[in-house]
Order: sequence, then C-alpha cells, then structure tokens
Amino acid sequence: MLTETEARYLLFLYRRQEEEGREVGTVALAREMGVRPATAAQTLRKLAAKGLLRYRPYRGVEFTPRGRREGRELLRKHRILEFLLWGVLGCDPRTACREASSLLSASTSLVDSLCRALGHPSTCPCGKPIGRCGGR
Amino acid sequence: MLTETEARYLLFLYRRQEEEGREVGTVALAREMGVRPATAAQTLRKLAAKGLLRYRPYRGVEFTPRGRREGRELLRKHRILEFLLWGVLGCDPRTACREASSLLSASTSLVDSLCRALGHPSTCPCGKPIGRCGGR
DNA sequence: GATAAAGTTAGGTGGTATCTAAATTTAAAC
DNA sequence: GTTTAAATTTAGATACCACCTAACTTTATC
Repeated sequence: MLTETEARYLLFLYRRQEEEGREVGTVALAREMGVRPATAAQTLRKLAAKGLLRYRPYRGVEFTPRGRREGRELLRKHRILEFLLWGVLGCDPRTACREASSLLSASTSLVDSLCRALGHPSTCPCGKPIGRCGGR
Repeated sequence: MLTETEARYLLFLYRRQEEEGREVGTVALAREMGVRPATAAQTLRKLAAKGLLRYRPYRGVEFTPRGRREGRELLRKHRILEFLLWGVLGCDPRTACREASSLLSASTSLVDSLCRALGHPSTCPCGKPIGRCGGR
C-alpha cells in the first residue's frame, strides 16, 4: 500500500504533528528528508491521494483517521524494534533508532510476536510510549 | 550497492549453486523468482556488471570472489534472522524463513550484534549451518 | 541435419523518486 | 495598502528499477 518513502514521510509527520503537536511545513519537511521542497510536496500529494492526509495547498496537512491509524502503527513498529535493539541486543539508543528505521519492512504480525516476546514493553529507549499491541 | 531484487537473486543463486552445488539455469531461476526468463537474464547481467558474477551467455554464471563473499553474507544474515524469529520469538520455521526475507535490509553490524546476543548459534531452524560472525 | 528447449537481446511500459524552473500565495515590513 | 521576501505549489524532465513481449540465437537431442 505505502511505498518505503511514503512510510518514512508519514512516520515523520505523525511523530511531529500528531504526537508532538508541532506543525511542520513543506520546507522543513524537505530539509528533514534531505530533498527539495518540490519533492516533499509531491509526496504529500501522494499521501493525500491515498487517503492518509488532507492536503490543502498553502495551508498544510492534517491527518485523516486512516492516516492517523497508519502513522500510529508505524510509530509502534519503530519503537518495538528500538526496544529490541536496545534492550536485548545492547545497542545504544541512537543506533537503535537508526537501525530500527531500516527494519520497518517487518510485517505487523511479526512486530506483534516481537511485542509479546518482549513482554509488551510500554516505552521505547528514550521513554516515549509504545502504543497498544493488536494481540493484547 | 545491491538493489533488493538483486540481493534476492544473488542469495538464491548462492544457496543453490555454491552451497548445494546444483547448477541453476535462466529458466529455472525465472520460475523460482516468479518472472519471465528475459527478466532473470537481465538481472544476471546486472549482477555481472557489478562484479559479483561471471556471466557467459549460454554457459551459465559462476561466482566471483566478491560475489561469493556477498552471497555468503546474505545467507548468514538470513539464517541469523531465522534463528531469532524461531528460537526467541517462537515462529515456526516456515514463517521464520518468510519473515527473515523481509528483514534482509538489516545492516551487517546489526546482524553481528544479533549473532552475539544469540550466543553465536551454529545452525538455522532447519539445521543448515550459519557462517562465521565478523565480530568473533 | 531438423527440431525442441533453453537462453538472449532489443525495445517498450509503468512506477517511483528525484530535480529545476517558473508561477503563485502568504505573511511581514514599511 | 503596497512591496517584498519567504514559503509553497505546479509543470515538466530525468534516471533508475523491475518487469514484459517479440524475435532471434544457441545448444542439445533424435
């Protein structure tokens, strides 16, 4: 459904905008993603076309319910993986965060198994909350 | 360096050809990869262009030293991940194999950490040998 | 040698991610 | 209120990737 790039953008936006409550504009998004503003805008349009964001030109984006669900799920995946890398493998939090990003292709059911095996941890290495596990 | 598809082809070829010693032709490769022979041939050419295979038209492929190293590494990654999913998370071997394939984007250093944390297991769930860990 | 199977090549399609250049809108300064 | 700077958007181009079909070539078999 989502390409890898789209997922990366959506996760970033979710973290900033829905969890931290900080608005993020196209230029700032582009800077974080390491691309030009035009590129970021195009990805926003694509995410909107897939029904995950509402995109009003010049006014910014807001999450649709589906987008919120998807973003929450991506963030949960990321944090469970971080927890694994840090708590079990002994990575430092920074490494854990970086490496977790390269594992986001893990399926939801795998992450659920992982969550169970780790005893349903409630926070990631930096103390941010890990959401609810589907299998609980 | 390698695209995801190229890595998938190389891993398959390595397993069949270098580990099991069974030659695999273009048509058979294509069938396994779920594509047409022309597509498989194109990927072989790309792997050759990247210096991992020697490709002699109509005569088949053989691994270069670099290709062998790369293939061995991919196979080790796969088996360590399988071991994790099966031995720690309780997946059945079939699921472990499938899910491991979706995690091959993991970095070598991460897989090394994982290997260490798992006590340097010597075989994957189906009993095949896991190669040497760089950090040992 | 004829033929079937395997393999190859050329050329085309569709999708993704990126860019530049040019327009537009917004917001802030005067 | 106008001007101006910054943010944003759009259009159009490029490059790469993975796949395909169609047509050709080689190899091996009878």
